[in-house]
Amino acid sequence: MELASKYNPSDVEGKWYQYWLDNKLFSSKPDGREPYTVVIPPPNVTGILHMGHVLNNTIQDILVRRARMEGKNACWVPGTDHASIATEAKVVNKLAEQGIKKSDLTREEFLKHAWAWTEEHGGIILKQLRKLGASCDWDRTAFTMDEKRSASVIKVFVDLYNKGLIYRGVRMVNWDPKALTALSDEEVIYKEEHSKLYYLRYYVADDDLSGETGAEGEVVHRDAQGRRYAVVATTRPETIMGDTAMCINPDDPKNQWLKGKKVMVPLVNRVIPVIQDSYVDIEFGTGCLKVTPAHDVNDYMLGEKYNLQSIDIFNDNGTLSEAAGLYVGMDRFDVREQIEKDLEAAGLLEKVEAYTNKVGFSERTNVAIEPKLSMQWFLKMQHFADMALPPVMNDELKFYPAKYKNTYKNWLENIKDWCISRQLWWGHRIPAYFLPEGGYVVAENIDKALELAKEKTGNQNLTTADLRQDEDALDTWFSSWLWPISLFDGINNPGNEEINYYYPTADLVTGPDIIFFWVARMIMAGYEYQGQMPFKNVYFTGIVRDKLGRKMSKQLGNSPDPLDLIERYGADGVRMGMMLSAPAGNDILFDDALCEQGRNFNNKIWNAFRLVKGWETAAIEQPESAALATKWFDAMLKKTAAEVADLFSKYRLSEALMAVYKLFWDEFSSWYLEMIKPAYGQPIDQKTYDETLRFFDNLLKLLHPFMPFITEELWQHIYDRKEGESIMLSVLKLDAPTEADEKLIADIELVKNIVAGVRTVRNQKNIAPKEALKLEVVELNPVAAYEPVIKKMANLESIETVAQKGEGTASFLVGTTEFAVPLGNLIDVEAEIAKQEAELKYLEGFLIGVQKKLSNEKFVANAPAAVVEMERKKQADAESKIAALKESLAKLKK
RNA sequence: GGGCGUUUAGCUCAGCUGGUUCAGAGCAUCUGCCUUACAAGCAGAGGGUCGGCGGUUCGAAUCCGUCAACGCCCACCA
Repeated sequence: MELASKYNPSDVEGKWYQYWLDNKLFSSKPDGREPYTVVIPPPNVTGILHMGHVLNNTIQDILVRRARMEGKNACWVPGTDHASIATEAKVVNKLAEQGIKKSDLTREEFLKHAWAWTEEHGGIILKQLRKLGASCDWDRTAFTMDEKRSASVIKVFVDLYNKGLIYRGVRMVNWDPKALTALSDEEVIYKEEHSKLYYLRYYVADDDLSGETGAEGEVVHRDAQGRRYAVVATTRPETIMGDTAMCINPDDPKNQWLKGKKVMVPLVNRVIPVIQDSYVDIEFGTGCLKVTPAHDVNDYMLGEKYNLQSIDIFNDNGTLSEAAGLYVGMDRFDVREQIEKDLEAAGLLEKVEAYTNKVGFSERTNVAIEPKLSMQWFLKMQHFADMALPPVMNDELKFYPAKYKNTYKNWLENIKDWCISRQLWWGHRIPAYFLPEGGYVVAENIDKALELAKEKTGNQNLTTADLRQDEDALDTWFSSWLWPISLFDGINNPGNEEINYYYPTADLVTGPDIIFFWVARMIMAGYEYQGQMPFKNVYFTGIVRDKLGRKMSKQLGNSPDPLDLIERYGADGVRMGMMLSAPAGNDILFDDALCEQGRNFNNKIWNAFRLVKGWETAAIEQPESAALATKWFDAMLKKTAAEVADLFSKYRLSEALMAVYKLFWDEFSSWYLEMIKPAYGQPIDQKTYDETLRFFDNLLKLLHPFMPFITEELWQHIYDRKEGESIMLSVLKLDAPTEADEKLIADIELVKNIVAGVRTVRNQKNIAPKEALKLEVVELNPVAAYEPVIKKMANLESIETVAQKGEGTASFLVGTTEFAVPLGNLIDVEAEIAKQEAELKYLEGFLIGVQKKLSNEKFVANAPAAVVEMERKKQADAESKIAALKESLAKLKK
């Protein structure tokens, strides 16, 4: 077989993926084997693949493929998320481009557009995952809004309502004026903003100009006419039209004079009372706070407490409403600019200061959140928090890395009720039905709702036409939190075979940014509906950043297109590039160069294969060097496989990959293959050849979870395989290394050092590798048994044991043994002396350190015997080396 | 304002319960090689007071305290 000298991924990747699909190798059905289940964090249905997905899904695929090769029944369930806000926003934008306004459409018409959009763009991302090699059971592909998942969501809503855990009420919520919906607290991101602090004059109403002069410590402002006023500091002057009180701290000496007064809202001239509450920080600003119950969470609480009027001055889209009286129809931020000018002109603006504060933004639309009073649905969370906290804290359910337990705990211990309604159409419509005479019923469908309605009202003449379903949809996460259950239909069909077999799932791989949104809530739903955890382990990945540590973003243009990378480096190369830099929980600084390293590794594997498959076998005896080499590599393979297994159990995947990488490149290619390589054009003995193929086969298996394509390609070529066979289904099983194996490995390490010593001599003296050399060993070669290997690897014509090394030699130490290469007139005496003197100096320094330790009585008395013994040995070794070096130097200097 | 985490070679990171020449790996760098598997390669080499200070100990990258820098999460100061 003629193979190109460079591996070309595009030749094989498509072919093998199709082969896997054709042979249904990803599919899973419950059977007698141990299940290994992973549910994909469903990407947005209309999204496209980005680097975060590459990281996340590569990790999942590695875990799934590894489990499959361990003989488990691996099931990776794919799917997409309807992502209500994001998708609805995209559809609204698209319609806008066509000149269609959402408000001009009926709900049904809009949903038709949304489904069309979903069908057009939906699932692209799943196709892209195939390019990456993801071994999902595609027949199971689900959607959070498909029939089964939707039914699950509605059923759960009704159930929780009937349990008294869902309630409806007017609350201050986070309002997104762009998406026109309420958001949960978790969907609000606070950012530092450079803004301004405005100091406004609130004149005292009906003030008699004479007034009191003010007691000690009071701060009384007067204008030129002598009128008294209070100064209020605010960052939001545009909300003054909604002011219904001013508040001072009753203990604030500055503002005692304001007690019991009434003041006038600037520009509006509405008279509002001065109230007193210790909530107000005396130190902040002037100690006077304007109270706008409709537009600030704290003010809302004050309003509740003091029974203040609430004036909502905003429309849902963030423009000013009729209730504001001024600036009606203008956008809130335009009003802020305008009102500053108007206040200034009216002499009501004392001053403006630069100020940095935190402003909440919508996670999805990135517009500033407006606190707004509205009627919403809420889920009581305390019940869920109580169930979900213990299993994580006592490690029944493990987090990797464990530090996220703290984050989790903190959230659960300060849990707030979850606002689950969204003023959107794209989503699961809330199954609440309003009755003509007020009140509502909650039911899975309108027929059941009608029954309940008749029962509730006693009116048997009601028809479905009399019922009006709530317009709102549910928060997307209200479906996501059921994902590990609903994928196996465990809500609609409790106790079915699949849910019993696949649940709880094994590992969840996701980002720490959705620990509250998703992970915590899945745990809650798991205990509520299955009575047990949804997954045994959670592996939190980091965020993929560019090599400078910046987040990847469209604006920066620093986010590579994964498909483009796959084209350039191959899917295996990209997967490896990603994994090489992905320690669990740390952010990933991604660099194309890492994919290059991956690609290079593919090429290395490819070429090693070319070498091995190029050999002809013959009935010749196995050379001793080859016999030793195969024994050694067998040990090495076992040892590394054990290490890799250990690393997998700790989710240290990049380290596992690195271990296999080094095994293949350094041990197998650089050492083993060179040890057994026949001379050019010569055949290889059958025994060595067979062993080598076996090693290669096992190496491919170890590599397969990381780089599925090239390993399948070569695995298929290495032996004749039957149709339908795959490395995917092959079982990786190697014995644990024995003590003899460990000894062998340690001995070969010495051999390598000797070979490296000779090579260094060659390098320094510019002696070609082709030129055979002699090697002298002073006194006793500690690894005499491996001389055939040493000879071959260092290209030596002889190894001779001598009492003293000859003249004109370049020497080096391995352990305590001195080796020398006779060089005749090539030797550079001066250089040799310099080298040995440097070594001597180092050893003498080292010896002093050891001696100091040993002469310390406390050390000898307190340290364990083994440690002391080790120090003694070090001392003896150093002394003998020093003696040898001194002798050698004396000779050279003669 | 609280909590958590990080700081080890030019870069990205290992280093578990203190003790084997423990100061490591990969990449990058430097030197020499187109040696018929691979220049996407081969063979060598250099490079760090383990963030600072103090303590515990016979012994500290490792344990304790403290300071500093950076990062993340949470929190209603206008």
